[in-house]
Amino acid sequence: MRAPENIGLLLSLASARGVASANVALGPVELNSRSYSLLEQLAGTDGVSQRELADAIRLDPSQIVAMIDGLERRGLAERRPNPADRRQKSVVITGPGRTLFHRARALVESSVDEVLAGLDDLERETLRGLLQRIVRHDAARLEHAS
Amino acid sequence: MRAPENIGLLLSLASARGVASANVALGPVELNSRSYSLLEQLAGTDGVSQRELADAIRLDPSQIVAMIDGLERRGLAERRPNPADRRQKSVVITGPGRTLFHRARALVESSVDEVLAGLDDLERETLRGLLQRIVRHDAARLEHAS
DNA sequence: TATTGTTATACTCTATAACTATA
DNA sequence: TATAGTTATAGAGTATAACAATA
Repeated sequence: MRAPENIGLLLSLASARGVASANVALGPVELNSRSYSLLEQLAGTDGVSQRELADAIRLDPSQIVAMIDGLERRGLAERRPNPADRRQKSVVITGPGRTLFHRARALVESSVDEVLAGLDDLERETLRGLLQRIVRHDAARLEHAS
Repeated sequence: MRAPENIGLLLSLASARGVASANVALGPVELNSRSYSLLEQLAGTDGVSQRELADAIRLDPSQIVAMIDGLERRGLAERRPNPADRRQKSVVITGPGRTLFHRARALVESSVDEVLAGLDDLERETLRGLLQRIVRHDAARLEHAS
């Protein structure tokens, strides 16, 4: 059977392939594509609220709780009180967390390389740009809705 | 927060957005993005085995069973014996199934239109082409593995 | 009154193994 | 011995609602 025309199905299939490949690649560091994305967010800031993390990777705040619990149990991240707003907790990546993240990033990069094996660098950038615009457009829509 | 660079995460987010939007749009015809894709496959052939359907939309054969059960219960598709190989069943779309499919397709098309609102026609074709190459490349990989 | 983090719960998805009938 | 369809089941992922502390 040929590749489908249905762009929604194509997105699902490509995404599922990416997630599955990343999950396999991340086995050695005991992360999956989701906890990797979370760690990546943490590595990019010095202290974020769980609400911000939830928005960034589009996950329910209640699911973030369990994921941070997992990272904290492994010493990869920490919850710190936020004096400016005592409702919030500032989640920060630890030294070991950062070390693991760098290892994980290399694993993910080679998994992405497998998934996108048929595309050259320019095409990868084009794909990234188009997807970013879809995601940004969606973020704006949600913003507008609230 | 900016749109992520991580192309795997971008694929997940865009795909999730597409699925969610399609599921809402398909509410009136009581389908979801998956059963729609299945019906679309059926509409494109006159009789397919469940195994072929499973390969086409990359779902486990055991999950296809339940989905065909659902379509059959609603009179949208039928299982017919395949005299050439009595292990197989030939799944065919019915008249009412085809009618519903056309209605569903219009709903999905406008949902895709919302998700891709930021992209012009040429960009949509580019995106489709890139995704097809990822999916095709993956299919070839699986073929080779077996 | 609204928001952050939390807990609990139920529901959908997904993966896996085992079984039958056919090949 | 292998394949198509089926059933059952367990696990992961997801969505939702309610609650305490704080704004």
